[in-house]
Amino acid sequence: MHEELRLDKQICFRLYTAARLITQAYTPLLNELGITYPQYLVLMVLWEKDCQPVNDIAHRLLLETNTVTPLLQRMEKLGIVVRKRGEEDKRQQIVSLTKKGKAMEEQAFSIIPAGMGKELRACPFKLEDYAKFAGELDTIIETLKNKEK
Amino acid sequence: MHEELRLDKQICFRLYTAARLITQAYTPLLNELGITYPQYLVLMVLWEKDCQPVNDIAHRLLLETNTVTPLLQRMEKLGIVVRKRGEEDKRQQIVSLTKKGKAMEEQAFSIIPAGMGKELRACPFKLEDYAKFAGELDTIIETLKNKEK
DNA sequence: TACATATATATCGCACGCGATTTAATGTTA
DNA sequence: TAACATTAAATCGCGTGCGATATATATGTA
Repeated sequence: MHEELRLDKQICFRLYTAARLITQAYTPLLNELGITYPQYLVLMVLWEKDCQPVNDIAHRLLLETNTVTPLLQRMEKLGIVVRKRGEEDKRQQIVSLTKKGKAMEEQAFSIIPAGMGKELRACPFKLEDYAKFAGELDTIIETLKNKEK
Repeated sequence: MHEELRLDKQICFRLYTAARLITQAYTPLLNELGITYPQYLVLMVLWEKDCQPVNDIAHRLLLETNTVTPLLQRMEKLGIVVRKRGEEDKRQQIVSLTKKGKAMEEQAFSIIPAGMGKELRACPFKLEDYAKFAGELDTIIETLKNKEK
C-alpha cells in the first residue's frame, strides 16, 4: 500500500469535495433565484461589467467557451440575458443583462450573503486565516492556469 | 454594486476553480491509465480496502450512489472492477478489484506522484502551510457534510 | 486582391453530479 | 404472518465541463 496514494493524503480530493459541498450549500439559496451556481458566476461577471462578449466571460471564469455558450443559451431562455452579434466584429456575441437579470442583483444581495453566512457560521475561521486561505487557493490557481498556452 | 457579490471576494469561486484546474492537471497522467479522476478516487478507496458495497464507496467519497453506480458500471466495462450481489444482503453490490485494477496501483504510483509534483513544483508552499491548508479544507468539509441528516 | 491563417462561437459526444423516482430486499410491528 | 417502513441500488432527466470538430468572420501576406 503506497502512502502517497491514500485518499486522506490527497489535497486534490479535499478541494474536489469542498467545492462540491459548498456548491451544494449555495443550491437552496440559488433555487430561490431560479438559477444554478455557474449561472450565478456569469451573473456576477455581468453585474460587474455589463455587455461582454462570450470570450471575456469565459476568460474571467477560467472556463472554455464550449461550457459558457450553452450556459448562456439557457440563461437567455430564462430571460436573464440577451445575446447580440457584435457590430464591429460580427463573430462576437455580446452578452448583456435584461431588466430581470439586473434586478436579480438586489435579490441575490438579500439572500446569498446572509444564507451562506449561516451555512458557514460553524466554520471557526479567523479573519487572517481566511485571507491566507484565499491566497493559497489563488497560488494554486495561478500555478495551474497557464499550463500549456 | 454590492461588494459582497464581487467574484474576487468569493472563496467559493476559488474552490470551484482550483478544483477544476487541479483535476485538469491530473487528466494527462490519468489518461495513461485510461481512467478519469472520479474513477481514480474509487480505485484509491478500493486499494485501501477491497470488496466494498456501493454505499461504503459512496460514503467514503461523500458522493451519492446515483453518481457512483454509473461510474462503477463504466469501470466494470473497462475491466477494472467486478460487482457481485452480496450474499447475506442481496440488495448490496459488492465491488472488488480485478487483477488489472490491482495492478494499476503500481502503475499509478510510478506516474501520479511524480507527475503532480512537477505540475505543482511552482507552488511555493511551506510544509506547515500545506498541513494547515489541508486542515482548513477539512473544516469546511466537516461543517457542510452533515447539513440535513 | 486572392489565399492562407487566426479567431470567436457553436456543435457534438461523453462523463460526471445530483434531485427525483423506482425496484428489490430487508426490518419492524401489529 | 400480513402490512408497512426502511434501506441498497438503479434509473431518469438535466446542467455542467471539456476534448474534438465545424463554421463564420477577420486578419495577414504574397
